[in-house]
Amino acid sequence: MAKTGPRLHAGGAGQRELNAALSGREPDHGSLAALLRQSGLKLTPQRHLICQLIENSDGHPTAEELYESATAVMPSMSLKTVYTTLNDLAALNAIRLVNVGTGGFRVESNLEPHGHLVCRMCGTIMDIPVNPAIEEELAVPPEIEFEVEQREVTLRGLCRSCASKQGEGAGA
Amino acid sequence: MAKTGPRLHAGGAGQRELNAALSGREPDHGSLAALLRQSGLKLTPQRHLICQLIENSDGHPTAEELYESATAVMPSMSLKTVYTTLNDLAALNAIRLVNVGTGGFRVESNLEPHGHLVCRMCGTIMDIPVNPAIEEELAVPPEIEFEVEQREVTLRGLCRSCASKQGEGAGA
DNA sequence: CACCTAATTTACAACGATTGTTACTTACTA
DNA sequence: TAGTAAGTAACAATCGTTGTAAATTAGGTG
Repeated sequence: MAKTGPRLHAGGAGQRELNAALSGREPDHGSLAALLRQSGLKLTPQRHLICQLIENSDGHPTAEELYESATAVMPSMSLKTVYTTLNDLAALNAIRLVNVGTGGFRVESNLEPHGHLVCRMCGTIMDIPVNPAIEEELAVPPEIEFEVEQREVTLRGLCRSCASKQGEGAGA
Repeated sequence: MAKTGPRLHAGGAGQRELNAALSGREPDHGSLAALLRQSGLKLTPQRHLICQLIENSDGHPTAEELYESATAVMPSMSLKTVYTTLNDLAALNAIRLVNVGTGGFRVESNLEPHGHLVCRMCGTIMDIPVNPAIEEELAVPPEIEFEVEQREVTLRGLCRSCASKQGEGAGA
């Protein structure tokens, strides 16, 4: 699942490739890139690309997945930069980094309250709606004195394709 | 939090120390140790000790914590054995290994349905009751076709002592 | 537009948590 | 009591992530 090959790129040649890949470079307001800049961080091509990849990703990419997509466009991108940018975005509350126990966190760009379906075979995450009434029910017994900041609902099991794969496997 | 020092014990001298530490060695039925044996696995002194440590632990120990407790009594214990035993127990559904995103999983010996409070500073886990009615509400939209095996409710935030520590820190 | 400076990126090493490997040891059985 | 399959210990390796330090660059300034 994780590529561990050599990461030896000649440094310093990222700008050109990026411009070729990105038509316009103005950070639309409300975008992750715009958020980065507004918060005083420099909007480097690397960060801009990572923000775009997150916004265009359908699901919940891992750092490694983003890194692979990024290097396709900007071969000089380093994995460390991906991590740093993700942590920066998370610190700004622009994304969340969720750890669903599948090894490595995943980027969560949907900040609306919702739950997660996690496939224990392929690690895929899907968002599911959670009845707001439930959220309220999830209260802490008063004697515990715990400051709740975040509520998580996670359902684990098998996604459709993994369930069918497993069915086949058992049959054969 | 994790001890990384040398782990160079002379091997093969575990039996004696164990007998000194454990008064009786009959695995009470229903205990983790009994479960292990019933399932055809050998009940070694190492496994027996780990089972006891789990049963006597108040909370949700990490593998590392169990290892430290174990070596206090049986210095030859290896961390690998702790991991192996935990995985064996989990495979038997005698315990659950929960990953709450604090780095490393924790042992969960309470198999009744319940939720978790996780302190983001110290990593402490506390069990909380979850209204069974809520569990039922946590349904998957029918179009998704997902086989749910497990439901998790996790509330994250600060435990009392970390909240007060943080309050002091901000004030000073 | 050239320059300055602090922020950022990069390569690489290191870390924590966990697992693979292999030779030695031991629990159970005949 | 011996035989054998299973388990253990030591150690290296893996995965995901972060620390370090040197080189590069974004964005403001004259």
